[in-house]
Amino acid sequence: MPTKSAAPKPKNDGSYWREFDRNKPSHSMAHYLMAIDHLRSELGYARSTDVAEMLEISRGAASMALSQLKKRGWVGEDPHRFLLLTEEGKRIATLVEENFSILARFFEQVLGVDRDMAMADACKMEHLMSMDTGRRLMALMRCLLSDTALAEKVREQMRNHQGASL
Amino acid sequence: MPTKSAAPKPKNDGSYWREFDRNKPSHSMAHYLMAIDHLRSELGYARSTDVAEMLEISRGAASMALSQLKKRGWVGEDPHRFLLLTEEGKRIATLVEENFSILARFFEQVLGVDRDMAMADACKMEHLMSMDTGRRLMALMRCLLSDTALAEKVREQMRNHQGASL
DNA sequence: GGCTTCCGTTAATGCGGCTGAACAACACTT
DNA sequence: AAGTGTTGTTCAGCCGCATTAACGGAAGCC
Repeated sequence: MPTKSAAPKPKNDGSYWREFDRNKPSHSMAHYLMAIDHLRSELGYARSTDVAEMLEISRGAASMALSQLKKRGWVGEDPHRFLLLTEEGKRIATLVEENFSILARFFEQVLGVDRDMAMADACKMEHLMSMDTGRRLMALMRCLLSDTALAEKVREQMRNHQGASL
Repeated sequence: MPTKSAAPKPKNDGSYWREFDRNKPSHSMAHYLMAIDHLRSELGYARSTDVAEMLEISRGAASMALSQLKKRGWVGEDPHRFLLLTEEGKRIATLVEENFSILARFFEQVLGVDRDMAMADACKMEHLMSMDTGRRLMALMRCLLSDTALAEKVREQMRNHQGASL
């Protein structure tokens, strides 16, 4: 039976696996911010209840989460006491929205993933992809979706590859 | 001031944003399974303490998490009471490991992301990418990393794109 | 044998994120 | 003015995932 003294220590394999938890913003936080963004551009205002309804959570949960977001300086209130994104909040919301858009389009249009799955996968990963990675993925897509012979060749090769591997 | 009767309902925007929480396995669960997998192939066995040490968490946390994994039928014990992955557990661990490998290589070798960031991003997303998306991404990489003139052209175009967008 | 070390589990606690229920404040209707 | 409905907040509770502390058992050493 192995004891501490006998066993070779495999220590420190990756150890950034915990960065997942420390990720700012969290998945739910990101969606609160995006909800406010959407509501303000669609309705012209955003209240706690509207956010709760859009995200399909209870008003209590929205109230508590939003007070956290205010503490962090990502959300404020306008003179009419409607919810408002701060500069920082807007920056985060925009980044996550762009990440979602890039990922969803990449999965669907480049990889040929079913639309629903593409959206679901993108939604799960949107807040986790770093800005740099997102930018570079954008560049690859501009390349692969362009109307050039090169891009068309890649897309054709992809279709063959997929036919073979599925 | 808007009330419920006056406000147009924006309801049901996406609503699969919650799939994130329901994701099986969770990020930490996936890493428990992979730790057992690595330990068994490196040391020949895996105990609760080894897992805790590898993941740099307390023994208590490992103990409780592993009992959950046993309840779910993903982890068992061999005759010597060492930890063992069940068929299902092995399947999940392998899938997540493959997803990590694919994502990390895609970010680093195709997108040209810095190695550390590529690993960190991949580690955060590994358990969230569906198998289908992973397979297709694999196919794209086989295409883009192949030793053909076509692949070389894409890589060159990527380098130009990145130079312009950074 | 007895002592120490290591192993695994349990208990109390904390944080994030949700629910449901209760409640005060306010608005709208009549 | 009285009654109804909406809003926002707070509270108790649950779950996931971690912590530290304490404890019982087994392995190894003298």
